[in-house]
Amino acid sequence: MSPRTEEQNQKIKDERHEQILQAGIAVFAHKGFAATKITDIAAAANMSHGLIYHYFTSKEAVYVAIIERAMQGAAVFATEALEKPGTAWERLRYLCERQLAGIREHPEYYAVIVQALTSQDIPEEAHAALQRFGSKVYMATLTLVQQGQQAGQVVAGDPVELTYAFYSLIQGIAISTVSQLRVRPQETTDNDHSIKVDTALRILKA
Amino acid sequence: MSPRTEEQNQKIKDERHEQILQAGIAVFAHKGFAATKITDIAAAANMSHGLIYHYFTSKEAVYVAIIERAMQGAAVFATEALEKPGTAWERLRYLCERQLAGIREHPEYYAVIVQALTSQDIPEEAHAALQRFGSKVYMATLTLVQQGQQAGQVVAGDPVELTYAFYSLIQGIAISTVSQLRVRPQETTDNDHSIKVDTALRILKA
DNA sequence: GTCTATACGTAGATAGAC
DNA sequence: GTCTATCTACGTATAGAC
Repeated sequence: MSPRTEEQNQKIKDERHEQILQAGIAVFAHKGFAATKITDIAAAANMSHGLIYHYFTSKEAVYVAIIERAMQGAAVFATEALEKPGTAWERLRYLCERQLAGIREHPEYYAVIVQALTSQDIPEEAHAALQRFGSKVYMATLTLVQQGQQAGQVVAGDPVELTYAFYSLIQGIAISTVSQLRVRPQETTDNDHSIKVDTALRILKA
Repeated sequence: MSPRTEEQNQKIKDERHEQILQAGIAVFAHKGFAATKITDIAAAANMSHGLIYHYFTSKEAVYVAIIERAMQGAAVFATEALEKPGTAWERLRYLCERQLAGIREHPEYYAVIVQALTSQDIPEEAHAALQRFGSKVYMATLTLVQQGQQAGQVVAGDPVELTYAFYSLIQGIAISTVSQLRVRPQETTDNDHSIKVDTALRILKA
């Protein structure tokens, strides 16, 4: 029985930390912040509820960490799209593709975000992260829309309204996807009616 | 001191019942089902929490009544649009107008619905109402989209995907409106960037 | 019809054993 | 590092007074 080294301990710590976050995402996505119990997360992560308090100071802290990660991921798409080479339309298309793929592949992340957006009762820090990263995505989209209008690729009109509409559509698709997940969790044989990039972009296309 | 008549008592009952529902809508819209305490509703309705149990059997019962009313209201628009005279496009336009107006004028109703859609933790009956009325709206929209396609007014393509996209857009607009309400509750001087009917309909227009 | 006081359950968080 | 036992607080729902 050799004692664990410092590195091994650190590795265990990191693993547990990650386990809690993963379990938290799954549970918060389904139930929302208030309805989620620490014991739910503990059960999903296969550990005692006491152990969670060894890694996080509170339920709030777990939630904030998750919201921050989720929003950071969403903001990355926006930054990438802005910095990419190509026409404004190509970059808008790229952004839309990444967002739709994100919703398809990681609906839980979008679920927690949408939940958080509609709830007054979340921790202040979570709200701050939501605003901070959210405005980043919004501003990036607005810039691309304006550039697209100058290039004649995006329809004319109030760019704020158009950006807002596009942004709303993405959020709405996230909701629909999540609430469908709930009704038919693993339906794979059904025809694929998921929204295509070109359909979503119709709202902006000149 | 004349004793109250049966009618007067009934009137008081109805008033209280309605007070609780109104207070419930306001509170549930902000906090969601789980985070809302009975005492919150009681405070908003200016009555003791005990009295709520005189009119409703439980917190769940209050919630279900609210969800049912909200969804019923949404379904009415869809039914009206279906039965209206005029071309498919005119009726789609009518539906869209009513939905956007509903979001603008009664965001709390849409807030509770969107909250409910994204949460696993709501009462079974509320879930059932959500499904029942929701599919009514969805089916009505699908019918109009198909008729519009036959008339060449709605763009060609998978009608299910298009309906789903339009439906998602409306839900997304509801979320955006609600989460903005939260950030700047009574901002009236700002320019109006709310989404116009024609912008929303771009997603369907041929 | 309405309120206040209370019972009961349970969730968040801590302490101490291993 | 991890678990179990426990404390404390609070929310739902009821009972009984007015």
